Amino acid sequence: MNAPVHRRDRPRLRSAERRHQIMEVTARLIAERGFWGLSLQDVADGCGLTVPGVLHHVGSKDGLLIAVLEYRDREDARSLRSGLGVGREQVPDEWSQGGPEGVDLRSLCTVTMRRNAQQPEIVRLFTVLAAESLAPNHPAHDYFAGRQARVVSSFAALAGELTDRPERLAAHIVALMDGLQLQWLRAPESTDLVREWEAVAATLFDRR
Amino acid sequence: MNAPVHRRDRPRLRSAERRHQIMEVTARLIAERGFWGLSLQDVADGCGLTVPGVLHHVGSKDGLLIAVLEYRDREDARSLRSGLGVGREQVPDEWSQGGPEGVDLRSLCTVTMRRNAQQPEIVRLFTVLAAESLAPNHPAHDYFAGRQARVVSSFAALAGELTDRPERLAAHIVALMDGLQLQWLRAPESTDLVREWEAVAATLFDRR
DNA sequence: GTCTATAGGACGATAGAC
DNA sequence: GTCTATCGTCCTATAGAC
Repeated sequence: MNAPVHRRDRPRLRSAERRHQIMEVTARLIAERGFWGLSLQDVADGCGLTVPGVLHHVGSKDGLLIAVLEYRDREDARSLRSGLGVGREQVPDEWSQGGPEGVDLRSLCTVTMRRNAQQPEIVRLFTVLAAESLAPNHPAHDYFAGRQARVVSSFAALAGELTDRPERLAAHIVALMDGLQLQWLRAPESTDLVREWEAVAATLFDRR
Repeated sequence: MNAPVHRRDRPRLRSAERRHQIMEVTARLIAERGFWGLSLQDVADGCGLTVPGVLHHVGSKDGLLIAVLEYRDREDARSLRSGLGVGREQVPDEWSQGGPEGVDLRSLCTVTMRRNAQQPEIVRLFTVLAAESLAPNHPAHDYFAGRQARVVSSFAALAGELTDRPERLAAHIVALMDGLQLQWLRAPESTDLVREWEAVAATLFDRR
């Protein structure tokens, strides 16, 4: 009479897929409202789950944030690897560290900006979190401090031949990229991110 | 037996002073947690009031935010006027608009950065809100869109003689200032905001 | 793996006394 | 101008059934 007891042959969504979905939904919501403004209820609704359903996968709200950041880092590393040229095997494992031999700084930046121009939601996620996480008690504070240091030092490693103060040039480049992205996010219609970057890169790289 | 009925000869704080206090406390709290993370309870505690006490002065949480922004604009206009030189009467009424005759862009920026270097809390307030307010439904969204446009166009007005694309140079300068400030806020100990600005200004202004 | 139920607060805002 | 009291809503998190 009743439905069979073992009605559920398999999970409605495989666990990895569900995590994937939660990360995507959360990234979009944090980009819109920041982490302080994020609610687990909204995440759950966006996934067709209840709040405890979400918490089952990520443990806590803080856990959700760091899961999203790690997820994004993996995605970005993957997409940058392919962006620097399919089949090119000398490409660094990660954007933010190690082995950048054979890649010059200017084209690395250009590739990065080109990719970012096509994913405004992701750029906004990081822009909002970078500002919010200035607070020492923000759950992503250490993450962004470390990220900033890694990016600058890997840029500096590539800037060695261009100037006698590579880490300074690196910091200026990162500052410029961040600032341009902020302007672009505020007025996407009237701002061409890649064009602006290339314009400013010309004056920044040509004479040192 | 009881305390006299008309115990309160005058308000414990004059209304203008109380507003002033609320603005200062709120500015500090928003810099720490953003607007979405701000709670009226914290504002009230910081002022020695209750929540309805705060709401009496500002009406609503949104009203509090715009009151703070207007308050800060007034303060900034005042401090910049004095920063550009006491007794100098040709100085523009506001940083962000009109009559900039007699002031050159580079020194205007340098004065601004010098002042900002001495008020990290204020810089952080605007940095956090600028990112948060990218969301179209954020109560300060229009304010920051307008502010950005005003600053860029007033910079562009001063950049006319330096380049054939003044509004582009202006946007790049603003981007650079924003980005440098973000880095400085993240690592105030190891970053000299004014020095970094001057270093980059040299390469940005010298050849066009 | 997902649910219901619920604990236990914090939130913004209003009404009305003083 | 500031309070107490209160409303209704939202929040994160846990316990336990299925």
